[in-house]
Parts: sequence; structure tokens; C-alpha cells
Amino acid sequence: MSWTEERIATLTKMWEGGSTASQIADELGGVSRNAVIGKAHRLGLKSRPSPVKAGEKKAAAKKKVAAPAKKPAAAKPKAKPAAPKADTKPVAAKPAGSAAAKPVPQNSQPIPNKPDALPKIHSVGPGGFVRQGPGDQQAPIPPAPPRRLVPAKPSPDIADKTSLLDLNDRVCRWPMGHPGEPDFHFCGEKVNPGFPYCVQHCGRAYQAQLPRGARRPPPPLPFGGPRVR
DNA sequence: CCCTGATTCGC
DNA sequence: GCGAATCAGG
Repeated sequence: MSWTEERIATLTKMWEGGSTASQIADELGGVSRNAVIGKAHRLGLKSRPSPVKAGEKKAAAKKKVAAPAKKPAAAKPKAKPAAPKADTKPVAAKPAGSAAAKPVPQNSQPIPNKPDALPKIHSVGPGGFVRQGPGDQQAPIPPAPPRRLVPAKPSPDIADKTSLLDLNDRVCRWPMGHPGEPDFHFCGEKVNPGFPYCVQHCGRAYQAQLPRGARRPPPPLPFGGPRVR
């Protein structure tokens, strides 16, 4: 599988929408969870509630498939348990799941006022995502949001449709239209229990193997099949 | 054990 | 660039 524009768009949206890498991989199909994560990082989007936080150890040397030949005397400065970096402070960015957890109200954002904030102009792509300019490196996001960001609905056009953000284990995930397009949404019907799709779409997703010679005409593909323009 | 994302590194 | 292997935390 290759990373087409549409697949990348879906990945980006789902990633930013809070879906897990597994869910994204599952939705895209043909790729592993690792592939999704790897791609996400390469795309520049990252940083999500990761179980592994600062202070990791890079001690373990990775050895993949049987190493064919080692480089002679190619010492790699790898393991470096020492040199504890003291630069990053543990910015407690708890999801604030239990709001009343701490009676001590940790100071909220000092609201980094930016008097010189340039009125950046973003172009908005189909589906409502904000395009990044060429050298527009996503800004470091200095103020770590104390709570999980919930992206607003991309567009009112699909307010009554089942958007990516509306997906859960109980609604049909059959895609309607093409990712990245303004009206892209999901079926949203109640799922056939045990399946990711409703009864109707299960019938499309899972088709019985017919005996030879009794082939069906066209197996309908997800995403509406090949694009017709 | 399961899950998660991060990272490395051979391809 | 890609992604399996591996890691590490929950």
C-alpha cells in the first residue's frame, strides 16, 4: 500500500482527531499500526498522549533480522545513560479526566500574550483542515494545553452526517464519499453486532466466496470505488 | 498479558 | 520514505 493523498488526509484527520494508531491503521487497511505511527511522524504530526514520556532510555541496541554483516569497528555512540538532560521540565499535562482530582488549582495558562502575533493566513482545504504553508512548521505550540483538545467540527456542511469524530464502536464505519472532500462522512448506521459495519455494508464488505464460474459482476469497493472525474 | 506511542534502522 | 522490530509506560 502506498500513501496516497487521500490516505494521508485520512491519517492526518484521524490522528488529530484523537484516534489511536491502531484505529487509523484499521480504518485505512493494508497498513500496520507501526506504519501509521511512522508516517505520522514523518508527516510532522506527533506528540500525543504517549505512555512513554521523557527520560526514556535508549540503552537497548536494536537488532533487526539476522544481521548480515557488521561494519568493522564501527562503534556507535549509542548507549548513553549518562548525561541527564535537565532542560525539559515535566509539564504536567494531564488530560484532566478527573477534574476534581487536585484541590490545588494549578495555575492555568499565563496566557502567553503575543502582542506581535502576526495575522497568519491559513488556507483551508477540503474537509476543513488547515493547510500548512511551505515553511510553516506547525509552530512549536509553546502553551501545552492542559486539557485534551477537541477539534471543532470541520464544517457545518456535514453537521448532520457521521463525521470521523462521530465514529465509535456502535456505528457503521463504511465511508461515504472520499476522504478530504467536504461531504466525506461515514454511514453511521447501527452496526451489525460484532462487525464494524451495519448489516447492509457488512453485506458489501464480506461477500461469500462464490464457486468458480459464478462470479458476480462488480465487487463494490469502499470509498465509492475508483474516482471518476 | 493487553494496549498505547516512540524510536531505530535495514531496506 | 517506509515500516517491522523493539522499546517503554499504562
